[in-house]
Amino acid sequence: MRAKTDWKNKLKELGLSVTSARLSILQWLEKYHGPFSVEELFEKIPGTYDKATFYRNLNSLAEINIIKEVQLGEGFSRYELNHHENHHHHHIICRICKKIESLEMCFIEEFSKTIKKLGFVNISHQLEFTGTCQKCSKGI
Amino acid sequence: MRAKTDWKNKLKELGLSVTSARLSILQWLEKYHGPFSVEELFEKIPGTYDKATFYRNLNSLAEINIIKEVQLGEGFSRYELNHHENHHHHHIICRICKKIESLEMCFIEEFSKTIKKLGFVNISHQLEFTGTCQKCSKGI
DNA sequence: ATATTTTTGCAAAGGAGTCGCAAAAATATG
DNA sequence: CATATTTTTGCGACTCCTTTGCAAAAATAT
Repeated sequence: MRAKTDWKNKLKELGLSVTSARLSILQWLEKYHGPFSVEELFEKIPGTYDKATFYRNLNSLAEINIIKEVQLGEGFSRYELNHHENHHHHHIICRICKKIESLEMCFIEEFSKTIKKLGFVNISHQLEFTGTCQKCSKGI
Repeated sequence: MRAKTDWKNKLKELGLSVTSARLSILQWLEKYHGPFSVEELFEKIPGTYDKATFYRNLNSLAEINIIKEVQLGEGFSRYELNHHENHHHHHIICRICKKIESLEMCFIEEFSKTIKKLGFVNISHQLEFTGTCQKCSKGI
């Protein structure tokens, strides 16, 4: 967890060119605990001079699943490192102050306990799936 | 289900003025099965001439919980009638063709069965909560 | 070392959604 | 029902987040 990942090789493995902008993003995300808005990341991550490029890099990294886009209904996307199986989690955002907390588990019933412990009330959830439908999976 | 709801009274009860634009939206949504994009609704619902007003009405109706905003990561919001307890459901969208299906149930384990029956593969889900945090609920 | 592919920076544009304001419609009041 | 007050409408302009086109620069392949 504290050990630094070899992002350089990870990028190569996954077929993306290694650039300092991408390494900066990944190293920064490894240090801090998200999810973060693009605004926040752009401001804080050194070595990124252009926002269009920044967006392009976030998209590329999300495409190869190295980072994860998180949408909390705020009108913009957030990103965080994609901690796979071992660290699958969700979030809860306060509808008033917008404070975000991570929920380090994945089943609904257990969620409600954890959320109550956190002191949240009046909880609603949005659970949506993405998949490849029958027709589309045949076409590939 | 087929019976027409008395939207006029519903709006009054909930403290919103009764306007023909709002009635049109509600009557139309009662007839068709969503969730629909604003674009789609604006085009198809008669008696709505201005998009800004249309957005304002969708927001007002969503605020009083008579309709429900649904976000499927498409970059825009969808809306549908809010069928409460008795008809709580979620959706699955194909990441390729964007076809949307409704899932008429609410627990994750049961979901996976239903989704597989629908023929979707490579399923991922986004489950996010909204609530009022401790600090904010005290402040009210 | 050179050719090819990918990424960058810049400026401009796109799309979804919002805002201010005066006119119009709806609701409340006498 | 007539008038006063509140809410909604229509219009245009605008904001915010994100994407695109293009030529220069950097990275990778040969």
